[in-house]
Amino acid sequence: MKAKPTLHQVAETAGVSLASASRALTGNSASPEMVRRVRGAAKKLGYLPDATARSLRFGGTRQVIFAVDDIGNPNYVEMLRAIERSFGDTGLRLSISATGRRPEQTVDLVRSMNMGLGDGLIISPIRVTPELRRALLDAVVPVVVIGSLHREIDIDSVRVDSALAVGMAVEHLHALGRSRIALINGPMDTNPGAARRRGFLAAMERLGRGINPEHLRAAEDFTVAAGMAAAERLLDADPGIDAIVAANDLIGVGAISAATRRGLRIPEDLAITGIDDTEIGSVYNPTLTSVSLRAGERGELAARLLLERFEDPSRDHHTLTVQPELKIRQSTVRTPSPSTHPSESDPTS
Amino acid sequence: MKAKPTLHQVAETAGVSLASASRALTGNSASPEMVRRVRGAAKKLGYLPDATARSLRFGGTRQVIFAVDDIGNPNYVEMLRAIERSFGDTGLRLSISATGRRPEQTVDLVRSMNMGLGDGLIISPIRVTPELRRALLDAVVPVVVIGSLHREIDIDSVRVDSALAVGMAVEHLHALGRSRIALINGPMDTNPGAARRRGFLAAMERLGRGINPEHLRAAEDFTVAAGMAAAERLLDADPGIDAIVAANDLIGVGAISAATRRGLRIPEDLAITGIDDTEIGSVYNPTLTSVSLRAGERGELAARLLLERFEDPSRDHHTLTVQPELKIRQSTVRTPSPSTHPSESDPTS
DNA sequence: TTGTACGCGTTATCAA
DNA sequence: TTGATAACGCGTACAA
Repeated sequence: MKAKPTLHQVAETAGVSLASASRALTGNSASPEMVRRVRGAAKKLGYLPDATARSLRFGGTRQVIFAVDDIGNPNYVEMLRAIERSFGDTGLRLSISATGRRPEQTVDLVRSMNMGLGDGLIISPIRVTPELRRALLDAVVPVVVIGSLHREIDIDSVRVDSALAVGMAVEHLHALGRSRIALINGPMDTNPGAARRRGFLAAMERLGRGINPEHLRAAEDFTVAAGMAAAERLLDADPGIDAIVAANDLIGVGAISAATRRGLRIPEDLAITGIDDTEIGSVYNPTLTSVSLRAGERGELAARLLLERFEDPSRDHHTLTVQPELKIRQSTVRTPSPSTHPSESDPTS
Repeated sequence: MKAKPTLHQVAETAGVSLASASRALTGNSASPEMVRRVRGAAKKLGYLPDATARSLRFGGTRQVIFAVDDIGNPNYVEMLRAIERSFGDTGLRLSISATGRRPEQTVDLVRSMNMGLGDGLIISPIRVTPELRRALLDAVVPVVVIGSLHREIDIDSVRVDSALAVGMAVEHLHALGRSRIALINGPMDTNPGAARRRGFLAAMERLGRGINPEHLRAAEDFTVAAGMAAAERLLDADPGIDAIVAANDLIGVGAISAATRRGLRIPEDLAITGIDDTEIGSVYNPTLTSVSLRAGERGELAARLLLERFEDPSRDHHTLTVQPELKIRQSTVRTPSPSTHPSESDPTS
């Protein structure tokens, strides 16, 4: 662990002034001889400009934060990759910040953006509190939200109609002749949880079906383990159901696992759908029918919105929307079409 | 998007000097009246101290970077969670940096630590080039490596004997009477890839077995998709194998998926082991026998090493080692489950 | 107790 | 082209 050389030392070593050294390195205007000497000294000392000082002077860290509740969710990983790809050669660094399940942590992060942690923020929050909304509005850097804020707010955002996505799953199961359809939702105090519930109820009503309250379950988390536990409870309460709509692929995989353990055949005895169209769902045994929410595309659009706002900070705020897409696989249909891979979402330019 | 208030504006609003405002907020020495006025102005303006300026003055960002090649790998997610947990109430912020598959990107990141991006670095590189070693040695902030650097270097690190882990898998399969054991490795130019190969060859020799070169495969990545593709090639080359050691759980899951699709029964026709003991492996159908590399524990130890070095920057460098552990599941041993038999799934022909 | 002045490392402005 | 100097925002030793 060496000591950190400063520009001052470089200038001293090269025997030139501070200003000349700076210019020689930034390539503004310096004689070839000057550049040679300064660069030599810099290389010799292993000099690198201090990002902190540069930011202070220049205002800006060339860094964007991607804030996500659960980094273990493959959905966010897909967004992350798309964002990085979109940044490409802009020189922007993407730094991921895992905010965890406590909403205050997310608020803290947004607030701390005001301390100059990054030049921009892409955030995909699942729990939106009034405090978070306030913090997002009070942010001093451009913010793009992936998801819904419940209220219309002057913030760039990318959305997907996940209520519609649930509806597509329900209608798919209905078309297959399933008569006792249950929902294993995520936590109800989350944005996605609320939307999925709405979508489920709306679809069931549209199809003229009653709702058995016992068929409305909420897993404690959008995870495999929570999905498994919720499926156990559901199957205990009513072993007679013949279809499950899971709030995401992880819960869906958990549900398949629990059901299989009970000796149920999928999809003959029980059909199961997920949401998010993740890789793990597409290779699970059986493969999981799912509704793609186009995470990659949403990430790409969010990145683009942010870049555009960097260009023109005063332009109007935009809300972009992507469409869900049903992917039929073995967990609902015995012999599905051979397209078993999740979409490499990259449709836009 | 509001403007960013500075301490200067706070002082102006409160009608006091810059220094008084600073003191009133840091709580050093100020009259109650002063504190009241300044805090009021600060709250009114939504003032937050600028992290950049503070870092420049005080030296230190209170931020640690966790650099990881593939954020999609659940293994790293487990480390990440453990590190965050270990930081607990230290006030340290953890920021994840996905370096991707290109080694230069990793080197760039390490170098940019020298620009003051963070106060410390925890890195788990799978490709270790001489340049990376150099960069790590030249780092101006404390570094902890999770993994091996091939050569002994004065750097804090946490290791696990993954060659031993592969050996445990091989011996497990040997004890089960499997006679044609193949290895689906990750890329050979990675550290883990090389170690797993060593471990496999050593174990096979120890058991007095010859190596069929066709049974030594390398997936293009440590991913499900790559594992699936490699398994296809392997089964094409020799349909007669009765056991596969996969270099990690993701490859293992891909192998099960490919084998199942061919109508092979797991584990009757083909036993498969993974490495990493991930959640997805533990709930896959069938559940995947795996060797835990204790990612969580490694993350925790890495965090502790870093914290200790913060305390005492001049102390000796330590290398901590954790022990692998075999977890036997359905992909090698059909569970003698009494009443809850998984369906005798006749794979679709 | 309060205010003034300086320094952290860098880049930009202004004279020379 | 080059060098001296101001400024970015903050904290603190020093003087009042």
